Amino acid sequence: MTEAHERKKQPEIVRRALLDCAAQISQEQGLPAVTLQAVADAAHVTKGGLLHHFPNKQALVQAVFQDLLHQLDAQIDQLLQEDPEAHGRFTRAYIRAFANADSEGACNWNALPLSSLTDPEMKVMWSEWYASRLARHAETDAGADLGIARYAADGLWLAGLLEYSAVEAKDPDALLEQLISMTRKKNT
Amino acid sequence: MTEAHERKKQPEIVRRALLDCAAQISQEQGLPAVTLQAVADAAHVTKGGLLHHFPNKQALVQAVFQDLLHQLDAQIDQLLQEDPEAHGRFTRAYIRAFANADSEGACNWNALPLSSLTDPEMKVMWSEWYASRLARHAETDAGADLGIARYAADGLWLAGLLEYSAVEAKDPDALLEQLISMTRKKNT
DNA sequence: CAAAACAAACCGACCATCTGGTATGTTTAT
DNA sequence: ATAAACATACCAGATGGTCGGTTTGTTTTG
Repeated sequence: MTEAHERKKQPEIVRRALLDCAAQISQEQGLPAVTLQAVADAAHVTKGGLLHHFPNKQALVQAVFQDLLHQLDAQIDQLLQEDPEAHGRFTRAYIRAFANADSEGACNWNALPLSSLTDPEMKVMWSEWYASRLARHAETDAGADLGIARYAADGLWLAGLLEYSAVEAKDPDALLEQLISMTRKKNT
Repeated sequence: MTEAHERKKQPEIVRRALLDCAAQISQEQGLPAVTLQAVADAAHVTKGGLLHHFPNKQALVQAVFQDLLHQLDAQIDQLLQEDPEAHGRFTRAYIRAFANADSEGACNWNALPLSSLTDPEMKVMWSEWYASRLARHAETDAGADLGIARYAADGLWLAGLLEYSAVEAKDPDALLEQLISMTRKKNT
């Protein structure tokens, strides 16, 4: 119980553990399950310890969200580097990032944003991220077609959350490829 | 305070009021704000009265969700009738139904499903609805292209919830039309 | 047809639990 | 020694839910 108390003090590690545990709980049991007690328990810290790192619950949740945004940023930047084609580069990275959300490596980006759409501050955080990112890639990803492709990626990710195995989801890879192909240059 | 008590007993009306108020609160303030007290107050009934109609909170929320599903069903059926073209008919109705979610007439379908994705029982309800609907329109709406179009509609609806005014959202009608055009028969 | 009997609709008070948060103490590192 | 990193104890409020009672409507009975 008092592990963190007797352990060598490693505040950054504890902070990370709190962030990760909160994200995991939110992902597995939904945002309402993210209580101070539950997070503290999962991170082997007391509620008081948790509140030492984050002044209140809102700060914790927002930190988790921002953390996920950073992970998403990093993943997208990496995908951008691996993509030789200019046109629609960001959109492809965006699609792939959300398609990989389930699998390993990627940020466990799942349940949080959904439940947190309720929170107006998170809305702002997300829309600002999206807007800034879109502005940065305006030259390569401005078309309406690409916008639709990104919307479809959102919908696909949402479907994954809902676990409704639609008929067309029998072969998710093929669907993903088709989405990617939508981002290639059109022969107008 | 004791309006419902002294009023002529009209259980169906009260039940409807409870459903509507719960939906409205969820839409305007998020699912966490849907407390028994808040819903009861909004419907001018006491908590005891509310719990007479719905044995517990879960029953209430699920009833609201199911009610919204029925509204969605009705709206889609109507859109189906107005559409002369067979191929992709359901997908078009689906797209239009979600695009109209904000405006009048349609079911105020917004905040609930989002927050309720947490709840596994609602996941089931939604995926069953979607699967049954998809099975019913298998002949006209089975293509992968149509699936992508529906995903994009989901993403678009989600974007509307998030209020992130993406660059391409300057002209939502044009975007909607482009989505609709994706559902037309391809000239392979 | 009236009165009694019954059931449904609804209220008001109450309770156990949990929540976020505070205040204060104790240990560890510098 | 001073401050950071925790733990412990505690609280005020809210929440979901129960329970007994009261009012209203419907059915049965004489």
